[in-house]
Amino acid sequence: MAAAKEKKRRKSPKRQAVIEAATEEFLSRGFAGTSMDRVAEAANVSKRTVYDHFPSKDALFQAIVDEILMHVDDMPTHEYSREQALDEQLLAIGKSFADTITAKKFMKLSKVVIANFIQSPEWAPRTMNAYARLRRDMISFFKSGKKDGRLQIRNPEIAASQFCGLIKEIAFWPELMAGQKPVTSRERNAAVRDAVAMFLDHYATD
Amino acid sequence: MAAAKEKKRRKSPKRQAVIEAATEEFLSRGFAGTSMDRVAEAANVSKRTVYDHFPSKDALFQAIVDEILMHVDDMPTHEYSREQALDEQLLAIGKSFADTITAKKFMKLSKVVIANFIQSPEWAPRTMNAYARLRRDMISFFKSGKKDGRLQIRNPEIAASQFCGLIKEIAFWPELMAGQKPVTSRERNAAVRDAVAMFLDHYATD
DNA sequence: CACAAACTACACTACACAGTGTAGTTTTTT
DNA sequence: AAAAAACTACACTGTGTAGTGTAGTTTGTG
Repeated sequence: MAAAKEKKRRKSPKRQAVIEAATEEFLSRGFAGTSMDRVAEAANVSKRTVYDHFPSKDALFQAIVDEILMHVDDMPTHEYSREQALDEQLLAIGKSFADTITAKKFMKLSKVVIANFIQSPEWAPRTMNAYARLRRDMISFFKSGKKDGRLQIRNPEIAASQFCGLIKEIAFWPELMAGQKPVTSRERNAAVRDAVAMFLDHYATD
Repeated sequence: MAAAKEKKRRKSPKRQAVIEAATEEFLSRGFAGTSMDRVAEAANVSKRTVYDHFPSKDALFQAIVDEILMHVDDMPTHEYSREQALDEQLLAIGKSFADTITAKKFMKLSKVVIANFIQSPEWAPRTMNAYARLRRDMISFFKSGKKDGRLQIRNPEIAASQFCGLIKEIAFWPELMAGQKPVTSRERNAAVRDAVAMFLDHYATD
């Protein structure tokens, strides 16, 4: 629960090794399925060293989740443009969104994180936060489009949910659930195009 | 994995107690978080009795998952009608779908099952099967509407995904993830109405 | 070099849990 | 009443795992 104070160690070449090994383990075996002994072994490090850097399994897990969620910020931002065609803009947004959520790491992370929400709701907030970041751009885009009179949207947040839902149901959940079929980029792009078409049919003023 | 032969016991009043207790435990604590000792205790039954009825924890879990998934079949069926308005029909379908997936038991089950997909993909198939059942009606409805010329749908399966996605993103996932806010029936119905409106805007020939 | 931080090896505690074995008791069926 | 089935109490095995304690070794730095 606590995080207390970060133990700043002058230098610690093994720290990175631990993080990498733990990431691999957590993402492929889940939280419960990962043992600290195995992490240590995979990192070529003594178990004690693992605990010198991370006070507990929970802390290690958190550190890794946080690290991966940072990458969510790498998603390109999209500002609303008065000039460019709506469908082009929305297509770009949708593609960025789809690419981000279907990235291998994000996908695996989602599995682990989702699985652990159930038992440990303490972890939900900060993670949900990162997930919310994925929609921020979208929502403000819809707001702008609404103000600009090109979109007839009552509730931008709901609109964002709808847009995301259209994409995720096809490009995200099937892969996350079944685990097997990695949705091809062709299918993914088609899903985005369909979503844009449907969305604008409904919300665009024309 | 195995299921071997069902041990048919003449009468076993305690069997039901075990199932009920185990359901409660599994659905609130997850698979890993549930211990057979606690199940026995909660059922007011000796641990041995639990094992007399179910050879393993896995088997017990499976039995319970199967039992709950049976209820999916309780969802009312909707046949396409040439006469009735499309939006009315689709609204009914959407409502049934939304009600089914947001039912307390189904929701809790989904959490547990989804969490366990990750570590144990063996369990995926039969469960995915039940989930697929939820869309069957929808897909055949779209096919009928297409044949009847009232719906301009290229791919009924994708259309079903879209329709489901529109609803789930608002009425299902937020509750499943955050765990906190139980989506109100008002919000749920609104989500269905919005989905129908958007869907028909795009696919209805008019 | 000398000092401290980083690290190792390894033994060890403590616990939780799946599953079994058994001897004996209650309940149901015939 | 007698046999069979259902059930209990409880001890017990085995295993996996989080986390600690310690004594000693390596490595970077002033």
